[in-house]
Amino acid sequence: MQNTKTSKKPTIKDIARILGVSSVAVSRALRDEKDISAALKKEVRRVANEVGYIANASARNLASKKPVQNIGMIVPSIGIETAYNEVFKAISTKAAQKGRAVFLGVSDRSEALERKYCVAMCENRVGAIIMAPITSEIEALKAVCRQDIPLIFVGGKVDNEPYCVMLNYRASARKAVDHLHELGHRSIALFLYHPENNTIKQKREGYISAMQRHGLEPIVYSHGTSDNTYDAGSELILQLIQEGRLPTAIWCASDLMAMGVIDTLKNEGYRVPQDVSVVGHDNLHFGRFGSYNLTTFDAPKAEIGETAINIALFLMDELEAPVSTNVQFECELIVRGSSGPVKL
Amino acid sequence: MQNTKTSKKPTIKDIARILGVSSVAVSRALRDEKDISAALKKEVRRVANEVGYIANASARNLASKKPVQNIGMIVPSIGIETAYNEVFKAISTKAAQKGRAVFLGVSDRSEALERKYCVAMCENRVGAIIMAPITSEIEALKAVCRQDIPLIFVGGKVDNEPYCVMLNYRASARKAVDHLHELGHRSIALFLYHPENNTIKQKREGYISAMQRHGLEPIVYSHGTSDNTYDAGSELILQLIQEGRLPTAIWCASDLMAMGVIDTLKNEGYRVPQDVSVVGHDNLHFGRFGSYNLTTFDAPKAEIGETAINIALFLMDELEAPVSTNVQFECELIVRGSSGPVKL
DNA sequence: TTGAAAGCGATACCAT
DNA sequence: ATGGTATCGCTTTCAA
Repeated sequence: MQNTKTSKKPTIKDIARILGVSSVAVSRALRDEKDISAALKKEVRRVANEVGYIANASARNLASKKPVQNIGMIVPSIGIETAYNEVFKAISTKAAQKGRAVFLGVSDRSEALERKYCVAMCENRVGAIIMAPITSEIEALKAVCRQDIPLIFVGGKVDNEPYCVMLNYRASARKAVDHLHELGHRSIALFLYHPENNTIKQKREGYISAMQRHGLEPIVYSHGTSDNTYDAGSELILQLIQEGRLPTAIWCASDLMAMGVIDTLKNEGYRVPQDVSVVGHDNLHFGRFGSYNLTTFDAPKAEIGETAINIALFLMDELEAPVSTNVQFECELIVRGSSGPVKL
Repeated sequence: MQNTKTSKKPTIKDIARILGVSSVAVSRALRDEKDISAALKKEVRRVANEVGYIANASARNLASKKPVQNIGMIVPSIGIETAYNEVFKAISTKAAQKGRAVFLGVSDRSEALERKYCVAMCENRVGAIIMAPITSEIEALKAVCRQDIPLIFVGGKVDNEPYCVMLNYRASARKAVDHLHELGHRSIALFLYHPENNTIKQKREGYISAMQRHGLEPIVYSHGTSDNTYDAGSELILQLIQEGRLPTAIWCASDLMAMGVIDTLKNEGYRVPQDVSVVGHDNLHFGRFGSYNLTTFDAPKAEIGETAINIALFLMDELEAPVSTNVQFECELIVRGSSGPVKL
């Protein structure tokens, strides 16, 4: 076996030499341009295959006016507390169909890392970066990308940029309150966590306005942080139990928070939903399992990914049809067993 | 705002022109080579910053004998049934520290996609591909990469290649059986799923040999498929209940399978672990939650990722210290509440 | 310490 | 239908 570090991949010149034609002809034949004879195309493809030719994207990138650009994605996490793995999958699949690859950067909520990823992807001249930023402070990132590399925002932290794919959390709030109100609940609390970002803000505002519409008193609690909302929910509900201020229904800003609430309620001898109804948000895979059977909201993750990459492809002139570049999806209420009629 | 599609990023020539020096000097200054005066370096950095210079990786890649190569990773899934998100995070973080970016491809268990990702990454001349292949059939992938781009295997499907980072599932099997035996169990079943790959094979073999060592009769069931082991476990345990052949302890090949088993046992009126002890494998985040409290095995995901990227960096001459290129980790038994003494 | 020229692998443009 | 040559942005090599 050859030494890994010295062997080189064959180039179009190698193919040209073997066939006794110019490298230009080979280049065109490989791209299947129409002013090359079918015979030559066939020969070129045969030799390319024989010698194991793999195009050099760097060279193509440099030389071509319209290179096949790759795509970047930067997320704060791909753990279970987010849904970005599903979004990424949709993006990666569609990109592969178009012969493009996707850089993924997981910033782990470090702004320094987020910026590093952004720089590395810009150096690699991606055609667009799909980004779920950590904070709403994106000036530094925009400075790196300048006007050259478009940023497509997902995840809701940023909504006033040219390219955004968002979720309408106000609509979720309205649906959650309406659902619980219909079940007879009048004491409906909202459980939030810190930090207070755009998505949290929307949930709060939507909840308050829905409660007021029903003539009910809003009850909002905020506890813990976004990196561990399970414990946040668990601690918060324990506190309310101890203070004897248990509502009959709770809408939690995340499924994990709802799970923390449910586990703790059960530990303390309460039944869900007979004593307390609990509704989550995100439709995590585990929420459907027997122990939780969680009523929640499903975000159209695949659609979000598809929409984001369609915008990216559109910006790279790959997609013909014009595309809406500032999109909002609503989440769908999934009614399961953790919410039920109020106890009389 | 300028039109996205016409604006261009500044090049070293632009910086050179502004400063009245050659582009060579700028190139060297930016790379902090030692034969450039401190004064010029400072000036170059200032101007580079002012004009928003971002290096062009393609050009560097083409020109340089030792380019800063990116890294590729290809996995069958990054959903909750695997741990590749954690492995990826470790890889992505370390890569960023070295100024490299990571391509991620999610094949969704499609061999066609897997191959497409491999080609795209090779075209982009990554320095190495870290791969958790779908099957053990990797000839086509090796043909694409040739001798030029090393493949580093993770995930256990492939173990006879130069670069592998693996888990010792035989050791897990031994520890699981020993743990349950110590609790007094003599009727210990193994729950597997299809298809029968290397990892499953190791679990089976390790289990059988551990049972025989204790003088016990192996009881192996195999049901369902790897893409939904929750249902596989659920269906399998239901069948045993109906047939009245319930063992006192079960080791499941995955946590999801164990959760399916536990949920179904509880639904059918059995208690865990009082009636049946259940042990999983993988230490999924959700296993620790109240409803499951699952005894399981923790794979050193971050270590696996770090080892894989260290091999990659080593192959790219980035790491000085020689590195072991065929590594096996053992999983650690995490004893929680789903396993307990046998019922007398 | 700095610069001129060649070249990396491919494409664009203009000839033939 | 095919080829020659310049070029993309940067590094390397050699010369000054």
